[in-house]
Amino acid sequence: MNRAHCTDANWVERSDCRHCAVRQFSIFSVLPEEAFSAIPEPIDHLTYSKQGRLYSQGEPGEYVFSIRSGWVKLVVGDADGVEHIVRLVGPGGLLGLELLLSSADGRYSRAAVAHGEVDLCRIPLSTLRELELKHPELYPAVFQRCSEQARLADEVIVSFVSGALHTRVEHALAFLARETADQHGQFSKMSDADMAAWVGASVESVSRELAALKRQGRLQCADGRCTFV
Amino acid sequence: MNRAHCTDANWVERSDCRHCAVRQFSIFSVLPEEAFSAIPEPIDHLTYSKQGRLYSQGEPGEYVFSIRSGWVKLVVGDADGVEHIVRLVGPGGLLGLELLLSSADGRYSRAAVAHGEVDLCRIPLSTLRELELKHPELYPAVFQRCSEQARLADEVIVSFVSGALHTRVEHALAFLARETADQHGQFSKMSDADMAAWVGASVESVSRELAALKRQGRLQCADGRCTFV
DNA sequence: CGTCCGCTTGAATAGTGTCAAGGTGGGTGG
DNA sequence: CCACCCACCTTGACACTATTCAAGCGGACG
Repeated sequence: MNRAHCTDANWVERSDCRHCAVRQFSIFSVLPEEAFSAIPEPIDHLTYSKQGRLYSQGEPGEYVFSIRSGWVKLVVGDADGVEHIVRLVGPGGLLGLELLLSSADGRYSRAAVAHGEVDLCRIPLSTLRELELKHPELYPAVFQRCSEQARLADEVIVSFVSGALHTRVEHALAFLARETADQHGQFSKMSDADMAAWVGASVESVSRELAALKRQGRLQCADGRCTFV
Repeated sequence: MNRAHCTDANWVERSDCRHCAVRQFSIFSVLPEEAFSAIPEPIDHLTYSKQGRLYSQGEPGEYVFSIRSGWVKLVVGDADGVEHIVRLVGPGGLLGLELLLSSADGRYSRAAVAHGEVDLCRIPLSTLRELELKHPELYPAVFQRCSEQARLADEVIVSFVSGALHTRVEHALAFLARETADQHGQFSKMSDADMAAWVGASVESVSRELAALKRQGRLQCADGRCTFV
């Protein structure tokens, strides 16, 4: 079996949303503590390692994922089977929201794959639906995450897949540096293949652009960590 | 003043949502008739002619638009001021949803321009908010439209702005033929400039691709109406 | 009737993909 | 521990695609 298609997840714990350290970033920030006392199915806390697959495109599923830390690639295959990264979703983001639609047929419409280490909560659809019913204040929080998905997709259209390749690669690196960098301004290296699937180019062209940026000293990579100016 | 930047709208009537012929396609299909008896601000029924501008990117606004018939281009300018059509939204679609976000600062994040004749209802934000509060069943309807925006954006990424130009143009024409055609299979011609802003190419390249398809007999245009096989 | 705008076409050029070959580094098994 | 292997990255050559610049055409409209 192709390792890239294996789910590579570790169960960490049954989530204790009442005392969650990062709840203020999640959709549950709007809920009172007692909301979590009687939910139908438990919320689990999972971690995925690099390239771990949360779910595949077209696969039936019944979980929505709330990202605690790390970044997830959303991938869509085109008519020829070529895979495109349609956006990167980070902490606070909500994945699998399409399952809430009656038209979705209970299937994920994109694939979700961990880019680096990812730490998240897996929320059963039934639990989310019940919480929404009991606490309508949850709706705006979910809507906000959905709206953010559209905004991120727009950014991909105007910045990452349109225009000359060198500007697309620069925009993509700038995104990684701006959104995913640690306190030292370093972000984890994205593979050339992923970058190619993101900016809509061939691996070779991406490699050449990155080499040019390294020659200029604008991009520096060592030990899987990079900086970009 | 540049005509392209003028709002070109006609007021038709004060909307009577109780007896609206197309309510079943709109977000209001989930509401009972009496919901419309005491709304704070009235919903107006407007039409926009070709290239009429509903709103511009970054402009403050307090209306959400529900499309009754026709198609609207959502346009985003990139860092160099080049405008990209990030999607086409049709009947049943909801525009300006970003105003619901607290982070939006009350401004539209994309421009909306009529592609052909458009017939729509203009819903004051205050009215939408009040209806949502009184009728939480409205939330899923709004969420569904928002989710649809993300799906449309994904389609643009994988089909309209990625890959070889001739496939992008074909995909775009196929979309127009599939989504916007009348009962005779005819759809209204899109200008070369709009097509270029949609598929991310130069006007000249688009013109050449369209000329090639016409030579092959796959695209036929007459009198502003086209068919595509 | 003249102007403007959108469309078309040609030619030169730059950009990008493809194919091919070779390099590098990390991991595995002997 | 070392040799090997494989996945990933790099580089070059070449073909092809798309952009740019330039010129001209035609219809709509004042």
